[in-house]
Amino acid sequence: MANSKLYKGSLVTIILKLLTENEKMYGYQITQKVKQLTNGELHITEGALYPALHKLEAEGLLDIEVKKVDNRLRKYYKLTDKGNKETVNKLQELQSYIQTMQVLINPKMSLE
Amino acid sequence: MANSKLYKGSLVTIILKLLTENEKMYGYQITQKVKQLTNGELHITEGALYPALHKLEAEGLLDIEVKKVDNRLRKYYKLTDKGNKETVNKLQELQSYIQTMQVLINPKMSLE
DNA sequence: CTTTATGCCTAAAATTCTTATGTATTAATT
DNA sequence: AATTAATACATAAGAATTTTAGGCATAAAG
Repeated sequence: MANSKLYKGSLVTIILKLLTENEKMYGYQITQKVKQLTNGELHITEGALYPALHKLEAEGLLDIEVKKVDNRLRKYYKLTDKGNKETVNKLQELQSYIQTMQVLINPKMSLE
Repeated sequence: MANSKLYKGSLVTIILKLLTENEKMYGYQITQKVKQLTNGELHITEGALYPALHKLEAEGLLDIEVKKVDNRLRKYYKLTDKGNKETVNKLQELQSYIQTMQVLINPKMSLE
């Protein structure tokens, strides 16, 4: 997941946001979508992704729908109502995080 | 450290950046400075801070200078040459992280 | 005189991610 | 034809970072 430790903690935000845009996605598709959107810069590893999806499902933020395509299983995930609400929170937290970091990194800005 | 998991992984960046601005700082001072700069939003816990400082020192990014003020010990930390170089890297990584996240969070932007 | 602030520290547990596998099918390459 | 790459899921050991929860000590404030 890039070589920067900053991405720690952002996986859930990424997953939730992608699902607001794509209605339903399966794990492998998420990894490909992220790679594509970031021009290969960000690589979501499956060892991180699948446990995260399972946890989000257990928490009731995601629902599952299993399909068989070309004789291969696909587990589609979609946001629940609760998931939609939590997505709003996560995106606000991201905005807040970015703002806070910019104050810390560029403290002069806040004095002008 | 706020209630957002996004701050995970940013502690080192914060420490290094503060030290480029303040020349030398001690642990407790760092916690207070961060609180002040973020209007209380970000609270660096000592359990996270001190081990991080010790690690940065062990890696040769920080140097120590111990002083006794009002009969209390203060361990001042300052950036080494290596520390200055690493700070540049960390700040670039932060910029890159923010950009990448904005693409993921607002993919429409990248198509216009 | 007891709490709050200053100032350092560590250690167990939780969290999140990496690394390394494992299974299985289909498509592409040699 | 046989092997590798791509698709698709999964888990488990270990590493790294942080939280939580303490501990020690001095100075100031209530």
